[in-house]
Amino acid sequence: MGRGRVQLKRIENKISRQVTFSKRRTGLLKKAHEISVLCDADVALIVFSTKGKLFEYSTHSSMETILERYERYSYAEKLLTAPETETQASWTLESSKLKAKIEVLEKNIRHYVGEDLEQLSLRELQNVEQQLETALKRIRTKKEKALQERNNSLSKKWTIHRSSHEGGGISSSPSCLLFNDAVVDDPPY
Amino acid sequence: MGRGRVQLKRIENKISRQVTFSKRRTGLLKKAHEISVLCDADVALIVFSTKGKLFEYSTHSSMETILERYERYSYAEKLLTAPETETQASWTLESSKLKAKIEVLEKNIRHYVGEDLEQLSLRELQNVEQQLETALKRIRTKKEKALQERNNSLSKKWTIHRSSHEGGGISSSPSCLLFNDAVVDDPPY
DNA sequence: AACTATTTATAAGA
DNA sequence: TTCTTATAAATAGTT
Repeated sequence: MGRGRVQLKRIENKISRQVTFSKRRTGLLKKAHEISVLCDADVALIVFSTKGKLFEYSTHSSMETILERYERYSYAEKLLTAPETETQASWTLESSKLKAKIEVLEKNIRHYVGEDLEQLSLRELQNVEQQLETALKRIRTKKEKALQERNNSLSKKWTIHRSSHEGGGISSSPSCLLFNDAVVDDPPY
Repeated sequence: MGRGRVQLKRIENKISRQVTFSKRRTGLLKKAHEISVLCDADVALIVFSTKGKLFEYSTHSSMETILERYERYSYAEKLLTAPETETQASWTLESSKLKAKIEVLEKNIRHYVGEDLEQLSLRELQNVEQQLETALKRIRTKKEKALQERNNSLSKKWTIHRSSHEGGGISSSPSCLLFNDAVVDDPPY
């Protein structure tokens, strides 16, 4: 797009190479911005000149965000195409792996507390439901046992206390102190 | 560069947005390649479509190389003053933090599915119980809605089918096809 | 996926 | 670098 056609090869003249670089760089950054706005895409563009000067463009979601996303994405792809690459686990790779895992775990937790349900299919909903039912049963069993234990120890205490005051009389069951539920002050979760 | 001028704002029509994305993406990648060859520049271009699909271009010196170079460049000040060991230490630290987070998340998940309950106090048990009850309610609401939608579409289908066979008679409600639970083939969880 | 009227980018020159 | 301008290239709207 100019007064002459251009061969796709390195421009040997240093001056015109610089001039062309300056012009095309501007155009490239502009187009990167345009596609990101027009098409709602996430774009990251990094350009190093021959001399090593950096020029960059990135969508509003910041360069770091996009690069992390890229790492995550390409890690997933590598796993699919070449499981062996795991041996060259660089720190970047390991970091991406850990972050990806965290993402999955957090998503699961959201499902277990009944959030983000829109993305689940009917079948998945049913499975989560079943899992929660099982969990609830176990929790309740455990809770009852814990309550029993607490009541027992309270009962013992009460008995000892009465005994020391009344000198060894027959101790009646302290049913007035028994309860099967408790007030919660502050949640640990 | 087309039959009409274009406003620099998100294209609302989904179809034309996709078409424009496809066209401009091609152009952008081409220009990225051209500047890298013509001007001997190092270029890395990352594009995520709205749907999250990745497109990328990088000079022969590979994406990872350029991204590393970028990281080095943009954190040049830190890296110049920080000895290598310190860098490694910070990575180790970050890794530890991520791993610690994963541990916590995994523990939480075990609790939500009713495992490892021994370590929980009575109060914690009660909190988990309450959370699970809430989650279960939400899940069931969502599930009922999903079932309703499915039954509605089935009912519609059935009605149309019957009509075409019986020549426009009054179609009764196909209650025999309605159900409020479904068989699960294979669990995604 | 092709076509084509236009707009846009840019090579060369100043 | 910046501007100008002729021309190549990209692409918006259409088929």
